Amino acid sequence: MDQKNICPRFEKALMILNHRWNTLLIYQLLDGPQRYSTIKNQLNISSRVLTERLKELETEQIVLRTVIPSTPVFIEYELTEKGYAIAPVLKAIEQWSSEWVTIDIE
Amino acid sequence: MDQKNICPRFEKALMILNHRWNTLLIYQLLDGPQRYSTIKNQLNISSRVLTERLKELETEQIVLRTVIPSTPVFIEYELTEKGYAIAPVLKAIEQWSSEWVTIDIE
DNA sequence: AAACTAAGTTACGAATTGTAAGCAAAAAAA
DNA sequence: TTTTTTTGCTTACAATTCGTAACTTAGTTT
Repeated sequence: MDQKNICPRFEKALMILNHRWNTLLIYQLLDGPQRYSTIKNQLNISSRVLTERLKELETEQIVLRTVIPSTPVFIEYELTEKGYAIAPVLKAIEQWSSEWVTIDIE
Repeated sequence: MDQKNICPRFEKALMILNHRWNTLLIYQLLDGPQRYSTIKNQLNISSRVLTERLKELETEQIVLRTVIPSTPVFIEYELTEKGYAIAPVLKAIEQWSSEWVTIDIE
């Protein structure tokens, strides 16, 4: 009858990281600061969703959006310290996938 | 112009792990074998989705479903070796969340 | 016999995604 | 100097996925 007693921080972490595209986005940004169009071209994501996710990660303080006032002006997205701190999670997934995940090609 | 060159195994791992409920389900099963109703009561998941996800994790060989022929018969779900190997990922998320994730209570 | 539990399934409305097109500002090409 | 392209988005809408609730079948306790 009793519900979960899972740590709310952990739950929130899962909410963020499991939201579609988010981990892949963070993974992509581990390579360093990138512009919107670069990210969009690298991943196979639509602009609608990309914008949405970047905003979400921005409000979660995982990603920082900066307007670079050069000519021409451009927008740069980069991980914050909090964002870079997710790297071990990605490493663990990489490790697991290389050891256990098989891709079924015919 | 060029697309991603991300390792397909890693991508598949993300597909599985980022699918809603999956990591929480695996986390729950780290406590050991459990029956359907136990899982359902612990997490706040609907039976429709729970069944769906358990089937998915079963086909991915992360979860094993066993019919225990007792009286009454009951069904047990448990992690496979591949499933238990995901533990470090969960640990990394726990670590990150405890260090960086804040919950905003008013 | 009546009510309950386990392990699902089904139907359906609500929320989330993907697709495609559009847009303003600036820059590069013709 | 017009035309086209690029950037960083937004909007409209269709397709997919999710959650809710009710139902099922078989065994079970009252």
